[in-house]
Amino acid sequence: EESRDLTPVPDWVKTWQSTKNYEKTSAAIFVMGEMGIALRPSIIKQMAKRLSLSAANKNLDEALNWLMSPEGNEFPILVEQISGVVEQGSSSGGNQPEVLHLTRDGQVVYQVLTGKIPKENEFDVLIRHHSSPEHTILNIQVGEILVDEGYKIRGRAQAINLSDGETYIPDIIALDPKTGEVIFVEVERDVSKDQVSRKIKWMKFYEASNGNLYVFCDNLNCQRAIQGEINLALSGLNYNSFLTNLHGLRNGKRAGKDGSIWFSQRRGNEK
DNA sequence: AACGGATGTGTAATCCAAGC
DNA sequence: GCTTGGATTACACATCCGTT
Repeated sequence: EESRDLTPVPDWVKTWQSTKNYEKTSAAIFVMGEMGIALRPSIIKQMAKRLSLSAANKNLDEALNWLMSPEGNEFPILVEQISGVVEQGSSSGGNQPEVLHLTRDGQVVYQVLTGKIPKENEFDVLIRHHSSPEHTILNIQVGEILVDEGYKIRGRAQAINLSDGETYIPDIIALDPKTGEVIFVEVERDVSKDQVSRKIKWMKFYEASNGNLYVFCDNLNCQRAIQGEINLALSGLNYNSFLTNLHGLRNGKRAGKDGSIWFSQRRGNEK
């Protein structure tokens, strides 16, 4: 026909574009393709922003539901839930958010509509580097908070070479907007009983971060336990630790006068 | 000091009903 | 008809307050 683009527009797409729900359903495709975001609540927020609607708008939820199971057999499934999340509840409170990504058809449609290659789904990328789906979800949520706070994400799960030839892999490398310094952030969900490996972990983190340890936990329990671990592992060394937890940060709650997201700040004596 | 309810709060998904 | 807020269900955490 008369298609100018390299990729022809399938007939069902034209049908889709003529339907009422196209505006909202396509917004989900655009947002997911552009940003690679995976968590359902985050996708809803971005859709609402894009369409200038309230994030509480139920039609946004319905749009995602439709994409995941479209009515009528003429439409392919464009979005699917990623399986593998075994825990129902989140250790930072509430339920685990659904994790979604574009299907093959969803990726093709994004390319047809925008002419661009969709960004790879953040969960699909990060799960390769993390121990569990739950830890991956927490990493994504922590990243979103850091970005909201003005931090610039510089890397995720990138290996840092240490002096002894070993490597250390911090979960997130970010640029602090206030100080202009690059910080290493460790994302923690639970505390292992293996004291020896934990001590080695914090020693390596200490060296890799030049003694500035940022740890983002799921809840207060974890935060306190990690504080204990670090203090034990690094006793006698000069280090600064900055700890916080996701559950505590809900509803915009911040620490002290400086409004920092880091609830627990402990500075070693500097000379 | 350690455990265990009870109470209160928070997040997420779903459904219903009232507004616009 | 489209949008939005409230209620419900389901899970989880924090704090308080007893008992063991």
